[in-house]
Amino acid sequence: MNRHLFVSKGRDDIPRWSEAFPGARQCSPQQVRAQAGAGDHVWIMTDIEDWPGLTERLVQRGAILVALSHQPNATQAFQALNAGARGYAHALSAPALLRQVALVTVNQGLWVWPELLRQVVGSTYRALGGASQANTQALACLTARERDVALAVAAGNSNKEVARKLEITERTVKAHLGAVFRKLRVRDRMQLILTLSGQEASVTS
Amino acid sequence: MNRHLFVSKGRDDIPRWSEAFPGARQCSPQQVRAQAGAGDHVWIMTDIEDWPGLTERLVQRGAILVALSHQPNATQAFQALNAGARGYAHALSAPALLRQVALVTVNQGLWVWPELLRQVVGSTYRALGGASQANTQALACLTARERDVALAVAAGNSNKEVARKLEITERTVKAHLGAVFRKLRVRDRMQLILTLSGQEASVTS
DNA sequence: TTGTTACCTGTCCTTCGGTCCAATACTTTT
DNA sequence: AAAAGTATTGGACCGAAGGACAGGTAACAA
Repeated sequence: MNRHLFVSKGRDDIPRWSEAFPGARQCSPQQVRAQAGAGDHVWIMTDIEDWPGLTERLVQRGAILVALSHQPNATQAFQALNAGARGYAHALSAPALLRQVALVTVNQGLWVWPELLRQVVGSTYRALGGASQANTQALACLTARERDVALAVAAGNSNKEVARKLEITERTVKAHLGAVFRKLRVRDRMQLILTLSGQEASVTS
Repeated sequence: MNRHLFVSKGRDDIPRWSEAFPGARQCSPQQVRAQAGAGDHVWIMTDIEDWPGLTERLVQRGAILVALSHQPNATQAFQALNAGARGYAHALSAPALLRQVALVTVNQGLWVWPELLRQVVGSTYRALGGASQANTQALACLTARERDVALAVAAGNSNKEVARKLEITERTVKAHLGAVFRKLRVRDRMQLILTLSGQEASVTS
């Protein structure tokens, strides 16, 4: 594969794109939706109808997505990354830069428009202060080991994963977990996570 | 320049590093502080005294920093990126992977340990308030019916209960749920509930 | 010593969860 | 009219989850 597909409405930016990648083709959203597959490099403009959705879909198919914007901004950058895009750059980037972006993204890297990168990472780091005020109330009546298991399970791990992490048998995880269920009076891991996150399970039966 | 310098306390991981980069040298924090300059590729272990500070300083000098950890986690990843590192990977990554990281970072790309990438991007997106709540963002790409099922499941209901509530077959619940998993790129209902409640699954394997 | 508790493991079994292979019908888009 | 998306169901399959039952060690208190 390894084709380069440019998804845009108009065709104004095509020259520098095709200069960057001689074999590149311009496509409509419908065309990429139909054609793009694993290994393809898809460059998508953010002025396209539902570009995050399309991005997400193509990423699922194994394509490498790079979002391009005429006015790069932080929110859109994260929308792109959140949708699975591996790059976010200015639409009028120089061919050399585009090739650099391709090189990075094809190697599992992320490429974010430099001016945005610094700004975004900085503000985010500050914003992410305290988050883990887990329910100490519920955890109080558990033994140390049960707490370990409960927290690991509540983080979304499977029994097998918990077992690996705590270096015990999957069977032991089940044993502890059973005790946790009894003590906290929940019926399964779903209820456990709801309890520990302070929410309430709304189960009718 | 373009030297490769590894900063670590011990020397246990040196073999695979020097296998990845034949000319690589292992340094103490004091040595890199004195020697490293523009264009150098510096790989720093996160068990080093004040590694964020050292990272920051070397980045200012124009070096390319990659942080390496034995237990990659989101907070540390942020610390690294915030300090100006361009990469964050597992300390025991295979030589081929290390070379890939080098290729990406030298081209202005970011390289984040894959398991963490989604987590980091997701939490960042929310922290920025790009979408006030993660769940609305996630639910947007679902159909009405899929939303019904996803919410019922996230409330802690079993498939059977959801089926009763929505007056459909358990089989249909599974079908919708499968679609939800695909679209939200989660592997099971545990991850789903974590996603919808705005938390992040910290699953390592 | 005995009793209790935490912790760890095993086997057997049932149910649940998730995915694969379909299929039918309805609506919307092209 | 043709194509695509959505909603619904079926069956088969397999692994995960959880309970029942039955052990084992180690620490600590009565």
